[in-house]
Amino acid sequence: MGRATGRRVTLSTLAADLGISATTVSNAYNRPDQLSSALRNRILARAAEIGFAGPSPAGRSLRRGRVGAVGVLLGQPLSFAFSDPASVQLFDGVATTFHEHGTAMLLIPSTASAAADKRLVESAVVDGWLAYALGEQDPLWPAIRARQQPIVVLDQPDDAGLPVFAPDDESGMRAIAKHLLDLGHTEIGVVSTEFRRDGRHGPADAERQAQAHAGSTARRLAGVRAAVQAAGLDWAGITVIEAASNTQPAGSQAAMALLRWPKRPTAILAFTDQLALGVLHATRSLGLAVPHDLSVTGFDDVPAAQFAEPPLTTVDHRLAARGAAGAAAIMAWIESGTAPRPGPRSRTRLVVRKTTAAPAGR
Amino acid sequence: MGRATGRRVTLSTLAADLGISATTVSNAYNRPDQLSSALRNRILARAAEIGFAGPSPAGRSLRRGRVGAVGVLLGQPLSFAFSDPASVQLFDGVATTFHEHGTAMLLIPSTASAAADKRLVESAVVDGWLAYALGEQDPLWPAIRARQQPIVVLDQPDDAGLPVFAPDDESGMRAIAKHLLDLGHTEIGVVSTEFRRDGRHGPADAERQAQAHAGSTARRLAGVRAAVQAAGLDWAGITVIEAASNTQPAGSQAAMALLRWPKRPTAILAFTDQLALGVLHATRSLGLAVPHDLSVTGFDDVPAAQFAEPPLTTVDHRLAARGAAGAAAIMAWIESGTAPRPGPRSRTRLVVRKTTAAPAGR
DNA sequence: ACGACCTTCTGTATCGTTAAAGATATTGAA
DNA sequence: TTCAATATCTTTAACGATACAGAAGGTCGT
Repeated sequence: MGRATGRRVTLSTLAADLGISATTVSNAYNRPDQLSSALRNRILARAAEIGFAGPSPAGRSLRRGRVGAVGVLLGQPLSFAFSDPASVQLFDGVATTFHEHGTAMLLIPSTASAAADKRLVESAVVDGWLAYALGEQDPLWPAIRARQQPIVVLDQPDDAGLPVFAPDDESGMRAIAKHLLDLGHTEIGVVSTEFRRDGRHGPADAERQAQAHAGSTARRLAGVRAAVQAAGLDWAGITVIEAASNTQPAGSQAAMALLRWPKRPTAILAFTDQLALGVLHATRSLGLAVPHDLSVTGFDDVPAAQFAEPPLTTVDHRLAARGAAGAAAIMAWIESGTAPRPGPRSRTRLVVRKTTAAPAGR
Repeated sequence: MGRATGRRVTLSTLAADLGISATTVSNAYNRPDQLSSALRNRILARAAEIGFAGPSPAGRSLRRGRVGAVGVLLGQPLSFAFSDPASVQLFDGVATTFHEHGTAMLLIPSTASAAADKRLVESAVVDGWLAYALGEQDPLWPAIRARQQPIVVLDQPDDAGLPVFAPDDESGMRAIAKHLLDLGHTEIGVVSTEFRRDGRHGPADAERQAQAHAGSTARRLAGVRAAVQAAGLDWAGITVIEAASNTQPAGSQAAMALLRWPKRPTAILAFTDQLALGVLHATRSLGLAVPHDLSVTGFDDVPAAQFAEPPLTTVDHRLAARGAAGAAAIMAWIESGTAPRPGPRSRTRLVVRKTTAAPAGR
């Protein structure tokens, strides 16, 4: 393969070899209309012969001031982010849009070592950033800001003065809670995602609930609460269980706790589909029939929701479309040089499937 | 934020501003021991004042000849690759190892537009490549090779003369098939992943089976076949169904076909856990009890296998460890300049859980 | 036959950084 | 006191490419 053939072949090497200027060789690759096709063919042929790998991306990036890559900050370990089907949906939209713009993604997951993460951010060869699920307090923010590059935010912080693309958690949650209330449920158990990343989980009293001061969890909680109070019920009567993580097993575990509660709920409202699927799993092992014995709802409308048994009632918030919008926004910023307006929170849509019905005893 | 403050501040700008040499400023960031800490502090302070974002990664990459990023080729759309929990496990290992080396991943998923993919490969600012599930015939290969950079392969091609890290599909499959045979099963249905990417699926006769000439599917098929023949059974008596994709719904669909077959099998052997979980789903909707009415096996030992109901008998092939090994290999190649030996196929381990038992009628 | 215009190619400067070697002052040992 | 070793900073020359501004020759309308 000629990989060991002494010195690396550069554009100038090739130009010298052919006895022409470097600019012309460059043009052969970048602006074919700027030279005769005869010469161009000769250049390309000779390039193949002596093993010129094409213009070096590093040199090009420096000269052009553009890289063709966006840094994608995950805010979670990779396995974590991508074992959540909702994230996968979102990033599918992101990837598609980047691809249309000829841009690659430099993936930077969070790890236990904040210092190493910081170094990656500092040395990343990118044109801009897309931050996903990166908490407002994340220690990475100073390093990111220090780069002084365009940044668009997906899902998390709300204040930072950056364009944010997030769903309208509050109204989505209000709608699905109202759906349960309209069916006649009054004993509703809530399975929530984490309020804070402190490892605490289990029943969450008012004090703990107050700790979810920002982020989607807080907004979803506010949505349920608004619906419950609008129905004239007492919020204090609603049991909220904080799941240990956004996974099916955690959802299952939380459901177990709820279903063994003295006053077993007639409906469980979960904050994500993953949790809801875990709840369904728990109902199966307890021999409960859904929706007859228990109604269950999710949030996200991931592909598995449709395939669940029974198919899950949930809230669609156009994950892929939102990812695409975020990616388009960062591309626009990079290309135009001016920050785009933060889009409105993306609309949500209640998707009623087969896991909800009126409570049995009614 | 000073982002619109006229010209970009570079290292030399800062040096000039302070009346010192550029090298010293560079050293302040890269080799703190090369200058007095007093001066260093002065530099860092002034940098913050005038908004110097730190040495430009593009300039640094060019000068150092190193980028600190590896291109990761997915060979599939992103949503596809990451909705497979086995891939996620694998990449978790990859990501962890890269992180330890201070290296980021430039993700390049495949799309419908091979031309666009090619351009991304050509212009990617990376030190080397990790190719995952990229078929031998993939149109991207020429472009990748043209880059003349280190390449390590995960899972797919076997011949290319490149270091490959793949599981020992054949012996793993042989072991789990033998497990079923030892239990006394003779009517075994096989749910396979795709033999070729031509959209065909459903029952696969000998001719179709022969089309799986390479890759993990072929090796897994060979493993089952070897076990079946070693048990003295006729391979022609084994029904093989090719699933439409490596997803639960496709596995479910394939199982439906098998279970409605005139001679219903007493065991279904799936080529992946995803497919096996789909099979379990199908058995539930048909009201069959696993393992009493039907034994089911998977392959991969993804986290969900343990959580399945009943917990899935499968084959562990150390996905994360293999991902880590592949990542370590590409890093070693980049750092040392010489290609590492292709590691041995990673060992497999039969994990017997609760989805297998002797056939009922015995 | 003249200038306007196009096609095709070249020369120069520069993108922002760091490696390597050199200069100067300072310290310390004999 | 002298000279080597050390600490601290500087100078120079790339890394590999492309933007920009020509230059040389050819075409074409009038």
